[in-house]
Amino acid sequence: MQTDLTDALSRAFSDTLTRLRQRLREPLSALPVPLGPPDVGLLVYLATHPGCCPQDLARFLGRDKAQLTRKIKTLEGHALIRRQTDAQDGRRVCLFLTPAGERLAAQGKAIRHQAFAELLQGLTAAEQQQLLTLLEKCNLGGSDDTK
Amino acid sequence: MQTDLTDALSRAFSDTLTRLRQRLREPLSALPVPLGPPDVGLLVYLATHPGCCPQDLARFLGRDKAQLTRKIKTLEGHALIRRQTDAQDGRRVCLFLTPAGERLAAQGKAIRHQAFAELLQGLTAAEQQQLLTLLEKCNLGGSDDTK
DNA sequence: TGGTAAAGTTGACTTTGTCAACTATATGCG
DNA sequence: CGCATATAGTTGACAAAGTCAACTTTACCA
Repeated sequence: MQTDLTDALSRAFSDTLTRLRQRLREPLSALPVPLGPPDVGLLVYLATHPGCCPQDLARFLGRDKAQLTRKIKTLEGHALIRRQTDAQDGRRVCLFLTPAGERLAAQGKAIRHQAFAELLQGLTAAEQQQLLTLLEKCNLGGSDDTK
Repeated sequence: MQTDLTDALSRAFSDTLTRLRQRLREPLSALPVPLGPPDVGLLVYLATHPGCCPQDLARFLGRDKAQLTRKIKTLEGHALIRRQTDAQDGRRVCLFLTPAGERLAAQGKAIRHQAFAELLQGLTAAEQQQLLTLLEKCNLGGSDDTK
């Protein structure tokens, strides 16, 4: 049983993520309102999609809606997010960043950017682009959301 | 604030991992002894490095030694791992797979292999190799373990 | 108008990670 | 030798995320 491509890839993925998480943790927790890595994704998405609903977030971020409810509640508690029931559809909630939320979203984004920059420092710009392309190509095929 | 490389990479990574986790979860939990994804790494490493100590595992897998203690205890409880104090160094523990452990390691490895195969189905063999190369190149530079 | 579907919420739970304190053994040095 | 210090492993307490099912409210449609 020698190391094959799958083993190596599995290890490489997990290494990369561990390193990424490490680089993210500290600066994120030093923020005015401490954020987890997933919070950043949420805020950044909200920054570019104001008025979107939790459902959109769940789809985009690939996370459980139950969990989003809680995250949103927390962030709302920190006055980073504003909720507003949709006028057309009483079930739907529209989410917006508050000014503080926008500020934090920008900071979180910057931190994430920095973390990736450090992670990718061994790669040329072309290679970074290539990595992205390959990953995205992975993510296209055979999703379970065919049902 | 438009989508830049970092945003895209961040999303691509998280998507890939979500998909990987999904593909891993079910088959792993259907095993005679349900395993988590990290358990597979542990068992597979043990299969190729019999007699290694938790420390080695912690280094290789990049995980907390406290957590390894617990995982090992669980796996030992399922009779997948055998522990044996090192004769030369009374602090060190040598770990071995039991026959059942070897069987499960092989099954886990196969499941992981399958999951990756599905994940990478959109990529040619050359691209898969390329992806691995890029990831490993990422993981070389600037570790914190310089201290 | 009644049934079905969708959005969101809540609760209970599992898994994984993090960190600090602690035990036991080893090793080196005065 | 005997103490200081380091290292391997263990334990406890906790935090962060993910998972799943039940439930409420609102919408839609036949």
